[in-house]
Amino acid sequence: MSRRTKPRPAVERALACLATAAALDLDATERLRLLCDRAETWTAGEQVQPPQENDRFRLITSGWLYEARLLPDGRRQIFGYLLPGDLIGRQHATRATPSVLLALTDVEAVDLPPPVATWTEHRQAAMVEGLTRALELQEERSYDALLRLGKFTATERVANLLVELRDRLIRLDLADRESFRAPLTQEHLADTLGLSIIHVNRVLRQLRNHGVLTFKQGVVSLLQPELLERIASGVAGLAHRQPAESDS
Amino acid sequence: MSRRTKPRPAVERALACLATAAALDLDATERLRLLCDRAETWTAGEQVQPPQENDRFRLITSGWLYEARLLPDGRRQIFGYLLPGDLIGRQHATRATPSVLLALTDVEAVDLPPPVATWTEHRQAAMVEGLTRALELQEERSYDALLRLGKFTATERVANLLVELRDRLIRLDLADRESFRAPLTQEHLADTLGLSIIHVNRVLRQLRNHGVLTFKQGVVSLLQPELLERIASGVAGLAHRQPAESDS
DNA sequence: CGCGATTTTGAGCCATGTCAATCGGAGTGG
DNA sequence: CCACTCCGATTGACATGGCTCAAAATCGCG
Repeated sequence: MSRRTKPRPAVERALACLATAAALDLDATERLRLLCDRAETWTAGEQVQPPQENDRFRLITSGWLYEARLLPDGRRQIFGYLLPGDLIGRQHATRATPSVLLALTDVEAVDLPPPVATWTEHRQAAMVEGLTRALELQEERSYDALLRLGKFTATERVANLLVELRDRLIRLDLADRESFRAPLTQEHLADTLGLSIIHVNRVLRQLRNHGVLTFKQGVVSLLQPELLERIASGVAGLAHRQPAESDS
Repeated sequence: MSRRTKPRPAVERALACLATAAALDLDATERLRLLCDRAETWTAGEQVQPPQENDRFRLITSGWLYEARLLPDGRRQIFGYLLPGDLIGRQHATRATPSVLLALTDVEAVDLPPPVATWTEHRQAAMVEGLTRALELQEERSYDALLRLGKFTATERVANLLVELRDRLIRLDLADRESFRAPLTQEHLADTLGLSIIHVNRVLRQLRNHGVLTFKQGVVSLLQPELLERIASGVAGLAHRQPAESDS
């Protein structure tokens, strides 16, 4: 997906994405365009590198990746997913036990020039503010994930993750309220949600049998978005098999 | 604890703590001292406020607090604990669903002056670097927490949290390898680790019966620190009741 | 058409949660 | 110094959500 046609479009998309996340005005966006380097690309399955130089940020312009820690025994914990408009900073490299970034699809990104210091001098306060805001959003998502793992049941976790992804994709114009594409397997969901693959499958079956959603080959369809959203925030459950014939 | 004797000592302690976390050199520490405002205090149980102005950081100089989100039904998820040397920034205030900071003991903090921009002009690169590093450490801890909740068993989670706290306290000279004080109840552990209070109690009993540690009225004693550390990283379990009489 | 990856199902078990008491220590008032 | 009270720690009995093991069934793809 998202074959680059020319170098330009990538930058345009990047800016649009970041502007969405960070609420940049047109002026700031224009200045940022001038600062953008060439785009880099990775193919699905590859490990995506953090920016070479300190103090640079890599802005994702297309594709999906996930951030995870790989355990010695082969298991992995997925911390979250990065979509267009998200930033990769040096924090992904300087940790004691660094996490790994893996491309789920082909991925394209551009490097933003050494930011805060330089930009401040240039009075580009709006951009600093915008970037900061985007990074804060990313940090907030890890708190959402902690709440999900700490307090939610399996069904709520699945619903919560799918709703989070849907909402982020909607902001990027890559989804509507009832459906979206996600290059994820049930194993990815399991490794994200602290569940076994098999149990993820059971949960999806239940949701399907209750007519709440379907998840087939990367296409998620929310048949009852309203109900799913309430499940996702922990205020509703699945009625005990009223609707359909049986759960099996 | 930690009654302030005069305003000065708080600042001195603050700097020592931050220097520990951020590896500041003496010169940077000296400059930072000049920038410090008066200390503020909160009493145990109070809610600690983020810094009033944007772009300021509040540096904790003594006491414990925790960061949590409170759910409408009265439950709470504790995201982590803040100790001397940790920073409270505006990210704690600007979130869509902000988390709450609650003092577990009396707490003292100082405000650092508007940082990055100002300091950069003043060529205080070391301090910017130090602060950035300290914030990265705090972010890394939330990834550790995600791994803990996503992949560890109840026993491993308890061990992991206690070892994390011990190691942080050691760096502050508030603990040694075998014991430390923590103003926590079993309910705090439960709300941090995504477990029920009752199960936390069971786990602590097991660890006690196996002679690994004791946890009484806020005093944690690690009787077998080496074993606990291995449990904490998920590479060892508790032998099935070899040592003592019984688990009950 | 066959192969590897993914999804699906079933059976059985164990970790962890819930409910319901009891117990213990610290502070408080008499 | 004792009776009360409250909060936290403990315990037991029991229910269940989620895991493991094992095996089909399906799907994408060469």
